[in-house]
Amino acid sequence: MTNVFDDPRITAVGLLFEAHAGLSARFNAQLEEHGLSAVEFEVITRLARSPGNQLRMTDLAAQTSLSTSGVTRVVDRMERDGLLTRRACPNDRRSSYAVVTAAGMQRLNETLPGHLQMIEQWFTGQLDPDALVALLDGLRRVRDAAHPCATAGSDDVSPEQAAATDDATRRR
Amino acid sequence: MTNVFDDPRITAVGLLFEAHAGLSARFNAQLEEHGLSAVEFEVITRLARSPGNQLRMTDLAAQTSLSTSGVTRVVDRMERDGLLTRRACPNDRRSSYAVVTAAGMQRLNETLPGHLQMIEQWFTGQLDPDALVALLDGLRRVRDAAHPCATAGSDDVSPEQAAATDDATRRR
DNA sequence: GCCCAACGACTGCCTGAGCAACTATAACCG
DNA sequence: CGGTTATAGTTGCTCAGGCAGTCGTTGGGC
Repeated sequence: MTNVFDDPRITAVGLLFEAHAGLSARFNAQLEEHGLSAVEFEVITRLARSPGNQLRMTDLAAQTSLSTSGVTRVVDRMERDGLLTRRACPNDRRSSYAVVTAAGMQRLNETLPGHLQMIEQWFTGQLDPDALVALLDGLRRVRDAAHPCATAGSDDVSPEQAAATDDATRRR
Repeated sequence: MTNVFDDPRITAVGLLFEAHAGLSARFNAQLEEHGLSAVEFEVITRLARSPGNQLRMTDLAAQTSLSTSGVTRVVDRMERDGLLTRRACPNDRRSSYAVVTAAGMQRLNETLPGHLQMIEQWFTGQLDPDALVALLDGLRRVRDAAHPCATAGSDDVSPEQAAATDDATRRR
């Protein structure tokens, strides 16, 4: 074959991407059982782990893989479904918070255990502890190198986080 | 914080997903310079590595993250852009092949070196050989566990190919 | 040979998401 | 203060992609 495509580098990304795709599929299936999409799950998770179970729309966008307009629409849907509410920001009348409702918290609590179980079943449980650590170390390196300013207009990935070594390569 | 979200399992997926997102973003940027989207690149790559630089639409769908209707549409676009052609399948008049044109091959050849460089720069080159091997071993395990029947109807990954080295483990 | 089930490709319809334009507010600066 | 600039959120437009339905083709059972 003399194939350029057997290059080990190609294989490497192939592995990473396929692993990601596989896990995504598994997770999506489980999340769907609870009526959540992956994005919705990410949104509600980010909110729930934030003080007051709330975040300003922009900050939410910065923490997720979404643009601000994307966030507007997810929050629209989730508000319609009763999982979230918007709340005006007292000191800045431009901003508004997305807040998790009681129903939202309940939904999350119903979903999380199963989700953790999935992670263990398909990911962390597949490796013995040493191998897992090695894997995670490697991933961390790669993440730290490639991660920032990821998908959309997330120029800074959230101030307080101060993403290590943000290499500020503004493309485009 | 006593946060459920600091669970190591959450962190683990976080790493994997962020690494994937980061690399995707980098790759997309480079591909875009050559007028290709990620899907288009995957399509043209899969075709180019197949005998005769062609695949039947269904097989192409099975090898990519796309449904058959998705493939129809990508191929539409790429045919319009002169990168691909459709060719009737002689022995089965239902099927048709997608074939890479000369222009398509040229585009691919222009794109590949830079792509490999990106992989090296942001992924494989970030780790010393041992760590890389460990990472890939771990990924392979996870991939083999979670990967299959990923997004759409990829039951078997194409009979005749029996994929070199790469994915010897088909399941389901 | 004939009929019916399975299959390959394509199309209509719908959803999700990004970009760019817009509005309202805030901050800055003279 | 008054004007300019930046920022937060929303909305119009567009496009990619999935699902389900369609049409032509094939192959199997009889």
